[in-house]
Amino acid sequence: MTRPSEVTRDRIMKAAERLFAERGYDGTSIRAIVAKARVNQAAINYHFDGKDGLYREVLRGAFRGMIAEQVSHGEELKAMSREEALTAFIRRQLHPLMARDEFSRHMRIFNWESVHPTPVFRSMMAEESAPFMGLATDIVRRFVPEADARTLMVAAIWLIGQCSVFLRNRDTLAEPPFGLDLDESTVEWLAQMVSRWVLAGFGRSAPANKA
Amino acid sequence: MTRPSEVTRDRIMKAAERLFAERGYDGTSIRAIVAKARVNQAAINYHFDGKDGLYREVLRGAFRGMIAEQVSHGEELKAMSREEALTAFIRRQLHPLMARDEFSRHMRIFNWESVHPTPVFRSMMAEESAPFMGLATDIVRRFVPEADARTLMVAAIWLIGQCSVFLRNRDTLAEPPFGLDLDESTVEWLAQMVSRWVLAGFGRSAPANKA
DNA sequence: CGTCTTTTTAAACGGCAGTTTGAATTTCAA
DNA sequence: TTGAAATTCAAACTGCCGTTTAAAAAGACG
Repeated sequence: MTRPSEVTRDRIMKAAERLFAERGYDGTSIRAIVAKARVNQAAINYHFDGKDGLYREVLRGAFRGMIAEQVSHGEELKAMSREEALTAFIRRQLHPLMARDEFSRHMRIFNWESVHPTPVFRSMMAEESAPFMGLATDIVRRFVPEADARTLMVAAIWLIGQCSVFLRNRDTLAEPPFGLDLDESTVEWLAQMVSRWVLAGFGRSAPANKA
Repeated sequence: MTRPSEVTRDRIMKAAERLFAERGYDGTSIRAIVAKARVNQAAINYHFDGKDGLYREVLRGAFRGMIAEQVSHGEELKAMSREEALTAFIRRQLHPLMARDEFSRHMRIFNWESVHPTPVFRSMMAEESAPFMGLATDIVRRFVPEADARTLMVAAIWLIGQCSVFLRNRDTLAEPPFGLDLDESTVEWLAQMVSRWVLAGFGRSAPANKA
């Protein structure tokens, strides 16, 4: 079913996703996109009604792709013990540290958005983030079942954020003075490390006892 | 000695810091800066040798300001118990959630940098981040004194990152479906929450011995 | 005061941004 | 095959970008 127009559209989307992820919206020109996609410049306006429309489509793709990716593994998590599920969740979150695949590009686009959210992103967050948040909440709930709704939500956000400092500063951490080699074994070690801290954090602090 | 040139320079710096923090480097035009600072457009090139030079100065100010801010409280932390020190550290980190002061602007500039680091930032990170990292490392070391250097560093980074998900997504979290009211009491509650999780995480998982 | 330096100013510059145009080409149903 | 619709294309358009210029203004100082 690959009509020629679909081919052009797809090439633009792929090139745009890479460039938007790498340099952000303002840092990406449509001339750079069409050069990478090897299509005519006017094609963006024809197919997407301008740079804004193209970005909207890319963002939607990233948003839904990421949620689908996570939710598709949601069932696996439910079959695990809570400790295994949490470790698996964190390992998946840390995955972009070593790979430069679609998932890590989507993460980068969200990083740009979190610094300066666009209206499109805000509305998607409001309307479509529930499945992903639900996933994180489900994990958290297995550790702190008695928590109220707000605590549960904050705990889920906190869990999601456990890896963000590493993801976001990947480039910085790879250089001096940190010099973290982000190969497979290091990332796995890191995942184990973070999982252990989070596990311990949830494991005993929940009952709000006195230290 | 407020020579007139110093006044102009200062007005440009202040306006630029605000705009760079809000919209990033690419999203800020020098025309917007000079309008906000109410100076002539050529003044930026005269005083800072161009937009790049101005940004470099702003970034240096943010970098050193933030480190000085943190280090100035470093002595207080040493006088506290490790639990108090950690809570105080986290509370300070979360402070930008409610205030839009200089400190929170500096954080925002770093957020832009962490998405797409500039060479200037990289070199500052390599050459001047030691005092701040040392601060975080000192706190961590009190919980995991036997940890090796790499573990200690990762733990310090992890500690620093504990609040980043909340800081970075402040705008998003304030809206539905999250709807976090970021007033003083909520932020204090959040600080207590995060501190408790981190404390528990470090408190018992650290010895990493035969579980 | 007169002269030299520092600072400010308005205007213009070249360049790249996103978009539009209208014709050429391709697609596809009739 | 034909003709209308969809798609591609090169080129031009408007506007904002960062920077430069050269002259005016303000200070510094003997």
